[in-house]
Amino acid sequence: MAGPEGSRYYDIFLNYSVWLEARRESIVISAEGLKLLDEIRQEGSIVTAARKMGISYRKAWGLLKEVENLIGFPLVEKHRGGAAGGKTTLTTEGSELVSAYDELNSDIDVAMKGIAKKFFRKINRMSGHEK
Amino acid sequence: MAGPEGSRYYDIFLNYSVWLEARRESIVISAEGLKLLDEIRQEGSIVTAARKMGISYRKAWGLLKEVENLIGFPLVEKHRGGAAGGKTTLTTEGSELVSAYDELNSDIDVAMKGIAKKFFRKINRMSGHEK
DNA sequence: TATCGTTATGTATATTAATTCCTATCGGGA
DNA sequence: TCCCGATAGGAATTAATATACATAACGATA
Repeated sequence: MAGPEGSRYYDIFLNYSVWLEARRESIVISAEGLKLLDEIRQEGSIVTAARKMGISYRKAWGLLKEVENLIGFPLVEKHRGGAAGGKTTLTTEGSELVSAYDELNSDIDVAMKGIAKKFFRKINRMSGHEK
Repeated sequence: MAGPEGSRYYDIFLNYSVWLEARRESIVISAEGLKLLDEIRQEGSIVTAARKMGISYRKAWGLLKEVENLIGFPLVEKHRGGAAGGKTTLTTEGSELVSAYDELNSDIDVAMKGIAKKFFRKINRMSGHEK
């Protein structure tokens, strides 16, 4: 994220993360979890999604379990067996959540463009750093 | 962050974090590091700042060292000795960076208000969740 | 019904991060 | 000159995470 010209300082740029939280500091779905759901939606498989994210299957599986415990409704539908060995798909709700999250991110991206530009304008003008 | 009415689903809300990054995945200053600088600015002491953040002095000190290694200019000025034992203040640049970060956060907060509202409007309308 | 690849889990190992513990240095003020 | 409390930083311990490994259940299909 973060564009060129004025929205960075040398090679430094702003990055961000958004997640779902409950109460104080109790994460319901981390950005990583949401990313995982997104990959599962695309791949239809936990194994492949984990591979694509560079995490172990065990971790992905644990993440899903945690998510299922915390969110109030089912997000994935897991199937074992079959020719392909099995598959995992998102429920309608899961799919809608991920879509909403995707759009959320693109909305933030847009907003961040301007905000980051303002931020780096300041940074670039910081005392003695006109170089 | 995230207001009431329409910008949350039951007790679930959106939270976010912004940090400075270089290249891909190489964090220059984490949100935690920026928070630490902020506290140091207010407290004038690493010890107190760490205490307020609920982290060990050792960790805070390590964070600062890391920051100093990665950012291209000094952000803090540390003094040992003296009646009070010592103190740590932000340099002009450090102070400006923290101010810029503070304003960045409040800008994002404002932007997030609307974006989160849109997000939760969708979530609340998700199939079968009108309950 | 034998196969194959995925989901499902426990356990053990490895890796990484953070806390705890020490010991030293510093320097203004009593 | 000595003291106090903060900075400085190495080293060991503990905690938290992740990976590796191993084994089982599954079930559509050839």
